[in-house]
Parts: sequence; C-alpha cells; structure tokens
Amino acid sequence: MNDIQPTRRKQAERRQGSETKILDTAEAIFAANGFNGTTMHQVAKAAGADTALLRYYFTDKDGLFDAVLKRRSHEVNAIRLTALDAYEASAGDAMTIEGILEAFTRPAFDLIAADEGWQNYAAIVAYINSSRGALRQVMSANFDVASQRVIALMRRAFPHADEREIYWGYHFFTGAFTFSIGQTGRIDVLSDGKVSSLDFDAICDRLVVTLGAGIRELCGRR
Amino acid sequence: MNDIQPTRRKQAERRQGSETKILDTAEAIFAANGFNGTTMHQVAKAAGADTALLRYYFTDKDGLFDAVLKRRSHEVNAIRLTALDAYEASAGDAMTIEGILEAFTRPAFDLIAADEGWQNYAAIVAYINSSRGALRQVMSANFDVASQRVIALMRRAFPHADEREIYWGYHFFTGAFTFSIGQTGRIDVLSDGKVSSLDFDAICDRLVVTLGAGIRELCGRR
DNA sequence: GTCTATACGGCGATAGAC
DNA sequence: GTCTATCGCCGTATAGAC
Repeated sequence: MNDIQPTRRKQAERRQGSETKILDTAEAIFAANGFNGTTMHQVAKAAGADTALLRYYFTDKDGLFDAVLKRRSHEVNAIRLTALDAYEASAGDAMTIEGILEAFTRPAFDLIAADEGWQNYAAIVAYINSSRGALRQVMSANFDVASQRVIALMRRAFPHADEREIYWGYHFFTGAFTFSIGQTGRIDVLSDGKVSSLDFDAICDRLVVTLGAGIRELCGRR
Repeated sequence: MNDIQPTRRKQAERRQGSETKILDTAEAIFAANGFNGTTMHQVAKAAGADTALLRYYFTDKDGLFDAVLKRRSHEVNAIRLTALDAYEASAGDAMTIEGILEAFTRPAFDLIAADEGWQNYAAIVAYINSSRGALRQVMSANFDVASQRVIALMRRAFPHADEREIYWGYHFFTGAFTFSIGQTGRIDVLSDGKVSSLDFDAICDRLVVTLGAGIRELCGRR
C-alpha cells in the first residue's frame, strides 16, 4: 500500500495545516466579535490566507462557523458522556447532584484551562447560549444529548422531586455554567481584581458546591 | 406661562410618538438579531420611518443602541436601589441572602412579565452580559452601581465569609439571573414544554430559593 | 420633523489563473 | 491547494428638499 505519493502526502499535510490555522483564527475572531461582527476578509487576512480559500474549505460563512463549533463540541461531548456513564456506574443509587455536576463540568473546565483555543470556543458557546437568534439551533443539535443525559441522572438523584423542579434546577445550572465559561471579565472588574474569571479550577469547585446545594434545596432533599 | 404654542406642542407630541416608536422597534430587532445583526434600514422600515430620521434623533447606530438600553436601565435601577434600601432598613442584621436576591430580582421580573418591550430589553441585556465585545462597557456603566450595592449587602449578610466567596456567589447568581431573563426557550425544548422560560413568576421564586441556598452553602453559614 | 436621493465603503461570493 | 481580480449588493452615513 504505497499509493500515497510524497507530493500528495505533502499536499494533505499542507491542507491540514491551513485548515487548522483558519479554524483557530476564525474561532478567536468569532469569540471576540460574534458571528455578525466577524467578516470573512478579517479571518482570511489574520490567517494569512484569502477569502476564496476559506470558501474552498468551508463553502460559506455559516459553514465556517459550524466547522469551528463542531470540531470541539464533538470532542467535549464524548468526554462528558463517558464521565457521566462512569459516575452513574460507580455511584448507583448513592448518586449526588454534586457528583453529576462534577462529571459534567470538570472535563470542560480542564480543557478550557489548558488551551487558548478552548477558551475562545467556550466564549462562543456562552454568547450563543444567551442569544435568541438562529444560531442557537446549531448548538441545540450539538448539546441536547448531553443535557438530557444530565437531566436523566438528576431525576434518578431526586426520585421524589416534581419533574418541573428538576428542569428549573438544570436551567439555573446552565445559566451559571455558561456564564462561567464565557470569560467576560465582569467579576474581575466588580471585585477589583480579587477574583479572576480565568481561574477555572476555583470556578469549577465553587460551581459544583453552589449549584449542588441550591438544586438540592429546590428539589426538596433532606 | 403660555409660551408653548399649539403647533409647537403638536410637534413635540409627534416627535415623542416617533421617538418612542423607533425605540420600541429597534429594541425588538436588537433583541432578535443582536447589535451587528440589526441594520438601520430594517429598523426604519419596521418603524414606518426613514434611516435619516433615526440619525436625526440618535446620531448613529451606537447612539440608537445606547438610547434603547438607557431608557429602561435607568428605570429598573432606580426601582432596584429603592427596594434594596427598603429591605436593608427593615431587616437590619437579620438580613438573609434570599431577601437580598428577592429585592434585586422581583422588580425586574415584574416589569418583564407585564410588557413585551421589557422582554425585548431583557433579551438584549442577557446577550450583552455574555459577550466579550465592546458592547459590554455600556452595560457596565449602567449596572455596576446596583451590582455593588448587592455585593455590599451580601457582605453584611455573611460577615464571616471570605470576601472572594461573596464575589463567586454573586457571579453564579448573575449568570443564572441573566440567563433567566433572556427567554431563549432552551428549557422549553429540553422539558418538552413542561416548563416555560416565559413563566417569570415561577422563575423568580425558584431563582431566589436555589441561588439563596447555594450561596449560603458557599459562604459558609449554618 | 420628515423624507428623497445618493455617496462610498465593505461585505459575501464567484470565475478563473497558477 | 492557493491566489488575483472583480462583481453586485447592502451597510452606514450625508446633503438637501419639503
């Protein structure tokens, strides 16, 4: 099996390099300026390429945006589902809301803490999740599976709770979580630098404690 | 004092009517499509006016956006500060986190529940609060005073807590709150219609309970 | 106070050379 | 696979009539 010639391999590598470069660049600019605030020319220039090349790879602006999101959402979702499965298997009926939230959020915070690209991706997720526009459907398609998995586990952790309280608990959790991954810097300003919205370990620890206790109260567990 | 002639009064009323109409229309479109997703032509057409008239009143697109935000933020902030003052005066050292959150959020939810314009405004606040861009500074200027007031009261409610935990508690609360006023409809989909993100009374009640208990746990009160 | 007409730049998108 | 050149539209903004 030697049908891949050196030149062809080189082309493939080159393509891979360009594509990654473009995705990374687009990710950063989408994170900073939003979808409508970002132009193809901007991305092309910053990536050292041309708009025609972006179209060659991603068809149009929507395609580029989709590609930026899917690259990482598939990865983080797979990790999350694995972590949730593992937690359910190990805890069984002794499952706690803190354990569920930990399994869902820790993998994401770990990725974000270690990599600037993940930080940009997280900022995009944060603003999409708070928007009403058409963009939200893209996210829904990517995240509904993991969300429903969390809700199912919550139902098992609170078997006597009214189903609606479970949904409200998840709702508040999502709000706090997505705001936390958005790195808006607002709490940095309000606290005059005493805490930082980039301190992801601290945020994850406290998010689990705070929303865990809150949801337990809401869902009426002793 | 009769120096205002009938014609001048009519003009003033007409202006008032046009200005309000334009603000209401712009508010709805900004809420639906974001700042960069909204055009002056769109707003002008929907308001039954012309782009030149929008510029006559609001100078440019930024001015229009500012005007949309300020109209309501000034109003809700004044109500909030009054409510917080009243609560502090009545509760004194018996102040609870639930009482603080109630005073801060209930006025906003009441306004939103009763009026579509307020709903659009709230959606704008929600997405700005989750964005990194330049838009956030506008909000910061409008909301920092009320935010710092809440934080000051929280400090009094948890005199023994580490200051940083207060900030994190406020951070999670803001995330859950702004997400709740954004009416993204996401929880409606996830719950298959069993709860509605337009049910503001229900949300306010549960937000106070959930974040109240969570923050109490975080800030280490018995 | 409100509109018509228009300038001007930048946007997404395309054809085609290399 | 990558770029140059260019199109046509639509965005904000302006001048000036009514």
